[in-house]
Parts: sequence; C-alpha cells; structure tokens
Amino acid sequence: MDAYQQINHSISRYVHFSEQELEILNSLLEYKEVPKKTIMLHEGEICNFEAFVVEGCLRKYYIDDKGAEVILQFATEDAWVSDISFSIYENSPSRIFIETLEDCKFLIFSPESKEELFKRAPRFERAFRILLYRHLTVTQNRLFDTIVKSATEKYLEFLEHYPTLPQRVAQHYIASYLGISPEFLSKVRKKLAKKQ
Amino acid sequence: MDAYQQINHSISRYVHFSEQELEILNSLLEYKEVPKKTIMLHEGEICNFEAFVVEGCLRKYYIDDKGAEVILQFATEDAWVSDISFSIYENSPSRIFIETLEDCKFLIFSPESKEELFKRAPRFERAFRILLYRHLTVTQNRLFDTIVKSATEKYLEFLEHYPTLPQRVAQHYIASYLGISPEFLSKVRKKLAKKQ
DNA sequence: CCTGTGCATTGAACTAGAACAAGAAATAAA
DNA sequence: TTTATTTCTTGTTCTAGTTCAATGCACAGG
Repeated sequence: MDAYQQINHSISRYVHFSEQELEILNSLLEYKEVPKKTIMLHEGEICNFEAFVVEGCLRKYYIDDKGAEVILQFATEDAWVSDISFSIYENSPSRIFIETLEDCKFLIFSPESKEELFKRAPRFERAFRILLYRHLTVTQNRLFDTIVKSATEKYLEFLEHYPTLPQRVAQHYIASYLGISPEFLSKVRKKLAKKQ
Repeated sequence: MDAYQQINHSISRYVHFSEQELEILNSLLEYKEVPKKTIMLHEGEICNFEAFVVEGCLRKYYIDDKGAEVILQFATEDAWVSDISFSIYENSPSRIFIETLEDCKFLIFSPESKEELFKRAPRFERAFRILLYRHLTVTQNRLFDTIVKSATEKYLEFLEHYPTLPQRVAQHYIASYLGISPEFLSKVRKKLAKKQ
C-alpha cells in the first residue's frame, strides 16, 4: 500500500469520500521523508505544516522554565502531527517542539493547501472536525488518567494503548510521557515482570 | 447587556460577523435557565446540547472505577459547555457529568440547530473551529502543568486564571480540579497566606 | 432558636515517587 | 576490536502529598 492509499483509507474511517474528492486531497499533499532525530518544529517558531505520518515515530514536547522536558504526545503511523494549538490561526509562536524519533515518511499540508482543500471539497471540513474532537477526547482522557492513576496503572494503560512503542522508543521518553522519573519507571517494570 | 448581545460580543472576538449573520445565530439559540445543583448531563447519556454560559458556574467531571471524582473543567460566563468528546458524532454515551454549581442562564444549541447555522452562515464554522483549537490548547497546557508543577504552583496558576472562582465554589472542588486532596489544598493556602 | 449536615482546618502517621549516586548494559563510533 | 556515549538498573535517602481522625465552623431546616 502506498502513502496515498494509506491516507485515503485512514481518512475514510470517519466520513466516506468519492474518488474525485480523494484525488483532490491527494493532489494537495506533499510527500516528504525526514531522517531520525530531526527537530521539525522548535519552540518560538510558527508551525506551518500539518503532517500525516505514513511511517515512523515522533514526539511532541514542552520544556518548562526549569528545563524539565515533558512529552505530550507520541505520533506513529496514521496519526497527524502539528502544533494543534490555535497558533495556526493567531499566528503566535509555538510553545512546543516536534522531533522525529525514527526515519519518517509524511504527507504534508501547508495552511494554504488545507484551506484550498476545504474550498474545493468542503466535506473534508467534517472529517477534520471529527479528528480534532477525537484528539481533544484523547487529551482529556489522558489528563484524567494523569490525575487519578498511579504510575503502575498509567504504564499498564499506556501499554494497552501503544503496545509496540516500548520496542520502538527509549524508555526514558515513555517515563517523560507518563510524568514519572525514568528510575521509577524501571522499578515499576521490574515489579510487573516479577508478577508474571 | 442582554444574553444575545453578550454572545454576539463574545463570538466576535475571533471572527467579525455581519448583523445578518448574528441574527441567524440568535434565531437558532434557545434561552434557558437552570437552577443550581442540577445535573445537566449524566454519565452514560448522550449529550444533545452545546451551551453558552450567560451567567452562572458549572463543573464538568469524571468518576473513575474507584469512585474518585475529578473535575475536568469549570465553566463560567462566556464559556461553552458540552461533552466536547466526539460522542456527538459517534453518538456514543458520555463518560462525564455536567452539573450547575450556581443558578445559570444559557443560550443553547441542539446538534440540529448548530448544523443549520453552518448551513445558513458558513463563516461560523471558522469561529467554532477556533474555539475548539483554543479548548484543546487550554487542555494541553493543563495536562502539562499537572505533570510538571507542584501543588502550590498549580494553585497559584489557577488563581491567575480564575481569580474569582475561590469566592464562588467550594474549596474541595478546586482541590479536585487541581488533582490534590482537599486537606492538602488547605495547607497550601495557609502557607501562602503566611507569606503575604 | 437550636440542631444537623456538610465543609474547612489541623495534626500525626504513612507512602508513592523523586533525587542522587554508582554500576551494568547496550549502542554507536572510531 | 576497543572506546566512548547513552540508556537502563538498583539501592538509599528524602520529600511532597495522602489518609485518617478529631475539632471547629457555618449556614439551612425544623
């Protein structure tokens, strides 16, 4: 399956589109490969892309005033990455970083090509609105989990959600995502392994 | 200022609308008053409204398997409340509760009237998309704060963001929002008061 | 006016997780 | 293959925050 087939399949999960509509979509996307460990968006920059992940893995993270780094999101195959804050509309600089963790293949929107898509095939508005709602739901659930769950529970939840990630990314990134120290994650994993 | 003037003013902060457009908006909204301590949405129900808060205060919360209650959001004047999860599109039951904490006045959309609005005045799509991005940004920042900040820092941050809420809602609700125990919030406040 | 019921405060004992330090593995580089 | 760099593990000490229990406080209902 090539990249364009993949995005067509992915987007059709929420709304059904005609051949013509999908062709418009595909004509407006730019294919791009990015090597691992590339920072695609630095804090302070304005994010001018919205990328569909064809292959690879990325992390999106903040750095706070004390230098603490916190991973907000991992993105893998079939996910979208961007600074989804409203910075795109306000044109305000981003507070986040986006970095590839593996060699990546993308299909990319510029803000203009996305507007163009909505103009030429307005039914995509709906699909992207649904994606946005989904993203919000996921973030909200994660907020909830972060507040109420213990480190062990959060890790188990993470494994259910992203079963392959522990094999793909360094463990201290997962710790950062879960909001616990890498040392403590190691201890949690040891305790879980013993129980099995 | 009456309720309709208020919503017109509020929505015009992001996109400018003509008189005609605002009239269409107003004609599709239903005015409603709800007494305090009313649960407007129970877990398991399908949320069939999107409410603009003209006056009053509400909380939106989850209950987890152990019975722990966590407040995800306070909504006051000029905010929108709904189950913003994609349940509206999926028609899946909600996991959250929405409850008034004071007597409230609303302007309310049903899913149909909102669709109707977009049909008759499509430029509102943009305004609501911006609102959604804003909401996502706020949730994401809150997630970040929850992970990296201490209880004291989170409370100070809360005060900056919602300076009037401590006078309006019970303190244990604020504790629940911050993800700390009510006893500990009391101690945090005491320590802060001493410093002044 | 009393009285119950829920809320805030305070203190004491306890615990999940952090911070620090030092070694062991693993990966990359040379 | 050896060396260097990064990541993971393990133990120890320390702290922010929880849990439990008791007391005081406020205001709603009779």
